[in-house]
Amino acid sequence: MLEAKLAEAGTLKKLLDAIKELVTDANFECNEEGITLQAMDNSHVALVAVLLEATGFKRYRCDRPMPLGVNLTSLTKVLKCAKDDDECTLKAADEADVLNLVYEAKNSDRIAEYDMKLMDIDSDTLGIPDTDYDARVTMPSSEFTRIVRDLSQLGESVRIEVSKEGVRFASDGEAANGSVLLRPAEGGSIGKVTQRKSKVKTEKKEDGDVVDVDAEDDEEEEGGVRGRIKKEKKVKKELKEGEDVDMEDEDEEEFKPKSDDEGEEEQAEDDDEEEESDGKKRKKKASSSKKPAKKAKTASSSKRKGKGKSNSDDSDDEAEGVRIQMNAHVSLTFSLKYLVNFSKSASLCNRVQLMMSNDVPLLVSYVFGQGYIRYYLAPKIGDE
Amino acid sequence: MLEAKLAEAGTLKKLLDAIKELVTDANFECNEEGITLQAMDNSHVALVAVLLEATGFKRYRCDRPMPLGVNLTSLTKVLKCAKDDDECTLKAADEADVLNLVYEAKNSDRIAEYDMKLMDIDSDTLGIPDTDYDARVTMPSSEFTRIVRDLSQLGESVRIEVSKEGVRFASDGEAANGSVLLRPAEGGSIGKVTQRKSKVKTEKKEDGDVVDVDAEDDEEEEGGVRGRIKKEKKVKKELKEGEDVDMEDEDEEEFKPKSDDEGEEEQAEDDDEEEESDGKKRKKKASSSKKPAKKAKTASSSKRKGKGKSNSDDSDDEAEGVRIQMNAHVSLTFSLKYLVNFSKSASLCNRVQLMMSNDVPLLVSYVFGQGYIRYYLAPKIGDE
DNA sequence: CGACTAATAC
DNA sequence: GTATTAGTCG
Repeated sequence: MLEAKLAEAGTLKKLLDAIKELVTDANFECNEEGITLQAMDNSHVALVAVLLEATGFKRYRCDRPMPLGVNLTSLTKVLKCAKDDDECTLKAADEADVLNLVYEAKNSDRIAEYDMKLMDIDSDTLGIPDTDYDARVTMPSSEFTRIVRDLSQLGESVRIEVSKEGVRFASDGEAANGSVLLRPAEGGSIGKVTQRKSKVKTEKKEDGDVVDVDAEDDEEEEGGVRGRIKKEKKVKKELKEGEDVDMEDEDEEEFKPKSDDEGEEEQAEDDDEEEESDGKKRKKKASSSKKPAKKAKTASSSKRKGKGKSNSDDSDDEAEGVRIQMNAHVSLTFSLKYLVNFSKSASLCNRVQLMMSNDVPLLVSYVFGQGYIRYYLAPKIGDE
Repeated sequence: MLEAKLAEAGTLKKLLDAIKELVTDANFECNEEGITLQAMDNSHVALVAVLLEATGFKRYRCDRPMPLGVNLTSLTKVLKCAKDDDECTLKAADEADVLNLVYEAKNSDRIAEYDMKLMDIDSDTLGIPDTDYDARVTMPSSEFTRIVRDLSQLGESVRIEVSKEGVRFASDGEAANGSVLLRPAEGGSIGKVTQRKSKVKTEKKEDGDVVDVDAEDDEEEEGGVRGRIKKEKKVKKELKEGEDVDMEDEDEEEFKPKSDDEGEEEQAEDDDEEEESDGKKRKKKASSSKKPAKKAKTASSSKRKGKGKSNSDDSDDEAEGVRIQMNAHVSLTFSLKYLVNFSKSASLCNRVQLMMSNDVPLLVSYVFGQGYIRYYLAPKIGDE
């Protein structure tokens, strides 16, 4: 039985706006740790992974893991019936074929209740590998939106290049070519990417699906990070331990327990890793599960900050500025169509992070108060 | 010859926005009392009735009754050429085939003038019966808009149910079912509907057109109300006297003189009747025709208030809160498509009133400074 | 049958 | 100005 009360329906609404065009149906995997969703886009080119942490809910209860097969179009419709600041309670009986949503206006007598039909969806839960990327670019999400939108008018794809110069987005089109160069903020120093273990193992994949790099070494550094983000997700932790490569085998449920968490750290590390490697508190795990004071839009940064760990965490908070970290020059080409789609998550977080390594799927991630949304997109090879 | 000067072109613009999707052509019936419009929607399911009182104009003159056949799309275009706060003068010669519109910017030298072609329209002026309803729900028009819009996403029709619990709007759809419950504001007390004469005679009709209930007893209570609203419409009053049941016979011109006025009272009674039956001032008629100080959005309530009559008039003014009055449990099903259309009048008034009796067309009415706009919609029978 | 474009509503 | 929807075109 699931009963999850979200303080603001707006969060869910934005999430759905962000993915509904990419995916039509998906399983919301609910378990005691929260709700996750993972799905390939309709054309099977991109992958979306969403996490809503149990701790991010006003009330959360999920007796046992249950997948809720949801048609996102339907859910979008139902969510449109909620005001952004309505409290939203999701309820589902154990073997239910409907999801019950109750919206309670914060200050009124209005109560709206919806029952949405659920469906059985074959969960193609892919293992999402934990990758150490050669480049990380963190920038205002609005900037990212702008760039991909602009360039999408010119051409089909964009070449993203990270070098000492900065990050360049370039697109060639019939009528015009365009290129946007972003230099790192403050001085323009480009640091190294904080690696889990600095072990970057990029294995190229042919089908252009999910990432297949690996590097699954939950050592000190990430252990700590993971702990912070994972909060009371020790169970998950357990599972993660010892996992090494999981992406090759798709259709596993390792997503939630393993890859997901792994991914989580990356997210978390966002700020923490920013200036990288400060051993302190690294092992702090469940203890750090206190809820962040701030929420919603700025929640992601607030949260990270709250942990008060690394050096330049603040820089991530400021919506302005581009942060670039790179270990090696990276140049990849992606379909703009997808990036434009990804960029719709900008409403969830004012910062976006791009993680790249040559020949490896790009990871675009947005972190918000209750969790994150990540997109993976395989690069174009040659001149497809 | 018609010459009517409206203080704000915006009023007309909003009116047209409200009905142009429902009706494409209609006669603006002009007479000394003002301008009325009545039309069935294009699919002949709903009826719109608009009144612009002569007294609501800054200047009004209409020597003799004349119908102005207007293509609403054209008029909309012409009105778009006016700023909302322009003074707008409508002029038409007696047998003219054009309507002349002059826009004068309030504080400038700008004068725009347009001549719009008129057309001959068969006036299907239906008699609109005067009905005593079993339930009256008054709520913020924005709330109504929201609900019907929300539910229209789920299904085709909505069941509106008024009970001691409150008013419930429920819709069943393929993907989801939805239900919105509104409880009455302040305390949640649900009073009785103030009847003209407390004589509720609901005759069922088969064709599902206009209302066919009757109860046309202009006695003390309503006489007073009518007087207030009707203002110097004594002539009309005359006509009304003796009218009893008029809905059965459609295609009469009784609309303006009779039913319309009758309906008007209902509107007016809104606030007045609120707490219901207070004999004081009831007979006050033409004397109360002073213009309200406030205008536009809150005009309706302002106006009513201006009359300063009944007890809880104020409650109607507050945009917040739902007021429910019922004599009997009511449960009706309507096409959401139409209700959504009706709800576009929200820009004219921040309160809307729903009048219902089982098996009788719903009356949705918006009252604004210069008059009102009412919609009638027959309920769905069975599960059409 | 799908995609694209145009119109319209938000 | 954006997003949706309806209609048209391929």
